Amino acid sequence: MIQELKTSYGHLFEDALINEIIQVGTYKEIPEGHKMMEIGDYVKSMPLLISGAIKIMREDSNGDELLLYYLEKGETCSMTMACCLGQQKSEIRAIAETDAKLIMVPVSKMEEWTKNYKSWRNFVFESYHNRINELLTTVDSIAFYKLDERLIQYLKEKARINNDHRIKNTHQEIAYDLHTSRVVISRLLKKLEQLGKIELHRNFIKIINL
Amino acid sequence: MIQELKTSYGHLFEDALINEIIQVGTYKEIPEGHKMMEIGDYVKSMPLLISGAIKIMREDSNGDELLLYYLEKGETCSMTMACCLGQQKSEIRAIAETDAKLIMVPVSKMEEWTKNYKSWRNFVFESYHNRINELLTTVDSIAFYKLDERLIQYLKEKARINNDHRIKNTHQEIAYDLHTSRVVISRLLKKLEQLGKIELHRNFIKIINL
DNA sequence: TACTCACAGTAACATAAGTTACAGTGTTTA
DNA sequence: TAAACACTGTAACTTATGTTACTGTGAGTA
Repeated sequence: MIQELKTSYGHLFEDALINEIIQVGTYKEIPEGHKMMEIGDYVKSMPLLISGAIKIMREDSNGDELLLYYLEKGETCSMTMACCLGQQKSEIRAIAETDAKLIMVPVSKMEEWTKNYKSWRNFVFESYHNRINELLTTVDSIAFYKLDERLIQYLKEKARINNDHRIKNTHQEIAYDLHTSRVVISRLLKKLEQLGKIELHRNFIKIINL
Repeated sequence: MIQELKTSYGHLFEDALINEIIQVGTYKEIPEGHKMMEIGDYVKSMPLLISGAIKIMREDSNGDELLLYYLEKGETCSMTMACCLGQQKSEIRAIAETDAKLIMVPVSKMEEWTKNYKSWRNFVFESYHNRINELLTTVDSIAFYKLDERLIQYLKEKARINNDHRIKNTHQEIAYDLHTSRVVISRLLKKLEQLGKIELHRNFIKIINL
């Protein structure tokens, strides 16, 4: 854990802070697909992601879903932070997109570190900033782009996150993430295949040239 | 200025911090419609809103616009904060929705205050948290609701912000905010009128029962 | 007054996306 | 092996939204 923490966060945090994290943090390994947080949960610790990716989803009152963004190595969940501090319920759902390793830090330390460590303050602010920018990108995507373009963005991002040009998902799963229906996704995917950009197979999609 | 600062922020900030703000802050009055920040601007001071409302807009590369949310009394612009700290360009546009009064605080103080004042830390975190929640609401709105419902939400919010049941905007202006076309807005407004929810007039809309 | 202009109403049509229904084909399970 | 199931393809239709074009009307202005 110590080595991995230093690899992912050593360039961000002072040594003293790294040591504190080692003292109070808990190392965790999460399997792909595991639901790490549900809407309405109260949260008492904050994740520092060491490897893998976490998928952050929004859901409305009818159960309709939408993918917001992914968290990656060296990042944390600002919303968790906000929830911790404000004692509020989570507004989002978090699911491990890949196997993931992370360190959980108890909320109780946050106030103290924010006061004492400049590098922690920077990290927290940068984290908020990044999350806001991700949300703006999500807004752009749904407000300004049509579904075919969003689908292309989605496939590219998914390939990047999983480091694999095969997208191992069904059309139905993609439809959930983009908040549309399976038939619509099949239709658009077929168009992309006809354009030579992808190859369709059962349970996976091979990216050729997006 | 001192009295207004205390009225709006006295319950949030320690006296010592209030005094510091008075030392370094600049009082400003902004007329309705004034563009306070443009996409791409660099920002060197942070606004603390004392009265009025600020409209925050997003714009994509084609010049298409979308209203994100409003800032009100007691709030600040987290994105400005993030920009200040990270020396980054603004991702959004800010326009005074009503006449507004605010205090501008130079960025240079922020790091110091975050270190020294617990109330400032809380304010900053709460501010980020609120902004993220506003953005989630915006995402919900465009992802999960149809235009007629979004229009109703928009009219209600506008009436609340301006404290006026007459919405003094043209259909074209509303269309810009919701990122659609004038014809579509006219059509939907006419339907709402036929349902007895609003009254349409030249250059304003009277809300009856939304 | 006559002209111009901004604003709103509306029809007619185009397109993107959602919906329903059903067929075909691999995969898993009884 | 036969049945059940999951996944994909596709047609046909509906609906929401976008687009174009034209009209009428009130407000301001030459």
